[in-house]
Amino acid sequence: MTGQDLLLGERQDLIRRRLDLSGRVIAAELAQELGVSEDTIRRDLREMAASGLCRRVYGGALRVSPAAGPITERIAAGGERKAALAEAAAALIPPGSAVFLDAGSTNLAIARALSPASGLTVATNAPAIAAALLERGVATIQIGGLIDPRAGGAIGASAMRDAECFRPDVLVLGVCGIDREAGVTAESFEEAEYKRFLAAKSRALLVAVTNEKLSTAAPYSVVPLARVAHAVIEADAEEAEAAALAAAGIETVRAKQPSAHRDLPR
Amino acid sequence: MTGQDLLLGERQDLIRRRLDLSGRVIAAELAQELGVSEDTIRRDLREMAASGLCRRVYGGALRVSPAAGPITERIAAGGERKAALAEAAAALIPPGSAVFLDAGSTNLAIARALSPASGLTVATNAPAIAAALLERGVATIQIGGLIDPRAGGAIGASAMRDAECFRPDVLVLGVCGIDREAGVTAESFEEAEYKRFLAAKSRALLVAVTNEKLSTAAPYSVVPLARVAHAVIEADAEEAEAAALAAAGIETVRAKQPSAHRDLPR
DNA sequence: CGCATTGTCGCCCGATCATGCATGATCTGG
DNA sequence: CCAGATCATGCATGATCGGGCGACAATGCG
Repeated sequence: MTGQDLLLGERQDLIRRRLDLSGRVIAAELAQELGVSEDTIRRDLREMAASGLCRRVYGGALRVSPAAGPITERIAAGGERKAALAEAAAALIPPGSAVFLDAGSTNLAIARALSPASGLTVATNAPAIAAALLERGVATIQIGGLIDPRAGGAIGASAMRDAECFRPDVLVLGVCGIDREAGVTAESFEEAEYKRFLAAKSRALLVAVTNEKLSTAAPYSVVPLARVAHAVIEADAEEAEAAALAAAGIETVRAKQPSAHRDLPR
Repeated sequence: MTGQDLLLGERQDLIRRRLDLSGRVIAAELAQELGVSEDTIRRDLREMAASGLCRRVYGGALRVSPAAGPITERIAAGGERKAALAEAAAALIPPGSAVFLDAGSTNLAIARALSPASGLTVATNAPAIAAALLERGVATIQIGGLIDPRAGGAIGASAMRDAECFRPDVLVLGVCGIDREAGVTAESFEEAEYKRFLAAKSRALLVAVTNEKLSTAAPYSVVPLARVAHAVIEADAEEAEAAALAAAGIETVRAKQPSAHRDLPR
């Protein structure tokens, strides 16, 4: 039906997009839809699986990251380190300001570190963050829209419309990677677009970055480094990385060593 | 019945998520819910146990580390009673429908009882519910706006604007009280207005009501009883109350006894 | 211009896999 | 110790898989 010819690469791109979108593809369906034989699809899938772009299963393929939003997992991982990072980041936010907390597990930690006494108004597109803020008694504005399970928040057109009338003093950007050349980067096109949109409306940008995200670039650029005002990095981040950030004009702060006492209030 | 076909790997992912969430799964339940034979589930469980992903027991399987688990959180959040109520309510929602889950602790329990296999699209104005849905892998639309801390969700003008274009098949209304005369009632004016707005756009209304809300009226009326299609009440709700609901033309369903829920051996 | 090479793709076939059912063993609660 | 539920195993069946083969087009080379 839809059977126009696709260049070889296009087909795989399309499969990949389809995978990102729904988390699963079925070989037979793809074959019919793209007007090629099932064998060809299987070859594509095999190849993609070999390069780690998908997980092959009987009948089709799944997204690499376990079906559920990876968000859930990321929350569990690296609790203490992120808590330390979050505390340092929270301290950088001036009391009384209007803040946008982007989706992301690190930002969730920041939400948990915010104090209701600081008189903040916080907007977020991530339900987990909104729930945490609410629990802590922080004034919360929720950004609506269809939720992207990978990002763990709303990032579509309607989310932008919702966020339009909010001009935060501080935007706490969730980052997938930060790199001298590429700047702040994101995993998906839509996500990057959304972040860019937010950044354009914000007075100052703050990022909290775990070690593994330093000097790594995800596929899509959001903003150049120069646009970032503050960065929080881990206590044991490499000095060279810190210097690179500072050289770009970013005020860089190290978190405290997490090994210490302190548990976050439950 | 409930679900569409799942790719082989997806089923195991789903079981794993279910395990993480509640700490235990029951073979027979999974089989019915996922629309496969019990043998298949047992094979999955056996396989997962072999790779150390779960612990096999008679009747089902348990999480490997019985120590930590949101099971405690679940009990704290609503107790067994609400879980039973929620299960009955979830069973009333036709697979594939578009649902609006209003804010409220009972509705949060319902969110936790929804199966991702049922192909639902769920909108909600409560961040806690959105987060729970996301965790369970259900397609989620978040309604934005300023969050009212008492209601636990967005209920202002912008929330209405956000919800405007969504016309749910089923609206699961959070109720503060339900009474023959006053109908469904809410605690605050704004909340009532928001619920009324939602009700006007929905095909069918469903409410899940704990005992203490039966025959009590909060200050503000939302909709008359006649507008409610289904009501779920607790197993031990008074018969007179049930009769009153039924007399108003509401299809009334009793939840199962929470204690009657079979326990797995340790 | 002709010819060889390369790569994509469709088709076919034996192998493999997932699943449901039947059977007999095993477990559990009373 | 019994009745009923649950389990492991083997088998049948249908779908899917992977590799091999040949067709066909694009490209490179003489």
